[in-house]
Amino acid sequence: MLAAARDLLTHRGLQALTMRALAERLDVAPNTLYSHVANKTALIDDLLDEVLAEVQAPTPDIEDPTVGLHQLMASAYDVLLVHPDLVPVYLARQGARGPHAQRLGDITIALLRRAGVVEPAAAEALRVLIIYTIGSAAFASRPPLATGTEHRLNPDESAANFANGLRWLLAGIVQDPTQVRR
Amino acid sequence: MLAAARDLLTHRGLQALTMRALAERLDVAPNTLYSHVANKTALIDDLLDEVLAEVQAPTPDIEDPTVGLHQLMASAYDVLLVHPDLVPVYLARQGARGPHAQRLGDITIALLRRAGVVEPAAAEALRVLIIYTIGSAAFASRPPLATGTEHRLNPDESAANFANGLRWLLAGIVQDPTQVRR
DNA sequence: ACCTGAACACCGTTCAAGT
DNA sequence: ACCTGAACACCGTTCAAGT
Repeated sequence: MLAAARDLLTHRGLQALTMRALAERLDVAPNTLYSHVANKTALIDDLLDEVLAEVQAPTPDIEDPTVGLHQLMASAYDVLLVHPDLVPVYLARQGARGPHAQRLGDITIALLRRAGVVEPAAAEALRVLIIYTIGSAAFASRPPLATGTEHRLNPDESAANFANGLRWLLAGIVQDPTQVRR
Repeated sequence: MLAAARDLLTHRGLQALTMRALAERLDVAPNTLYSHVANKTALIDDLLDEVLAEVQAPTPDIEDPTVGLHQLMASAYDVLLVHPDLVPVYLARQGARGPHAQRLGDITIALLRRAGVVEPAAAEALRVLIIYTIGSAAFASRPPLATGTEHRLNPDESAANFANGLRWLLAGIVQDPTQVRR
């Protein structure tokens, strides 16, 4: 069912991901879905976390933890853009909450600690990094409706802009003078 | 009509802002609205820009431009949270595009220049700041559906987290060694 | 446990027509 | 220019019932 939902999303977009269309794809009556999932929101939440399974985590003992943080966020950015339609939904739902999201959070905290960022700053930095990464992906995905002559960035420009901001952000986090250094 | 839409949004939320409800509030048939606006998306876009009118810009000759940037983004954050439901829509629409959004962008670029950030980095920094500010507001607004035992931040914690990240980001932007300094 | 027909209470939008 | 009745083509979800 989740696979079918993902398939529908990939090939026909978020607006085509309706309970009725999903039921049709599974050769089942629309209301049958409610025997397997509480409602559409719960289905979407499952989908959000599942997508994050593909994020590549750096090896935990990477030499430079700041580089590791950059790689991790960059991989998350790439994975988010595999389903561009879903990105604004991450924002609306304020991230994912499943096991995959949990795992990425743990890795990030560990890397931050190695970079000299200790609690409570690490939790704050994690939240900031998540917000920035999902937000960047939202701005990189194509808009729901093109209106007028927008000067939009192409995917490469968006990715470069994301990397630049990430560099700024990580520099600010790691170099914060109020921070205890290792 | 825009005022009625805003009223509906404030008192009954985004999901209650339907063309039919708006028509009823204006004592008019639903299809009458289409004599005044192309479709619902166009109406929402007008609404997004109108909200930004209330963002407080610092005086252009503020002593420390970094402080001015912080104040400007903090005011935008506050204004965005006046209509929490609308914030994910800003992300989905990738910001606003009207005259008010334009004005805030111009002011930001001017402050960045005074802080020693010149083109093309200024345009990149502007985009990063917009993404971070709207993203933070999206994470601060209450979720569409509460699921399970979330450990959410309260509004004050969210605002503090936003300010912290903004500080990190501005520090990274202004102190970037690849940047030409004034 | 899993599935169904039928219905409820909605949506955004279009069309032809009226003033 | 502004408004309307009526309809079209959909939604998510619930209910009672069937296997």
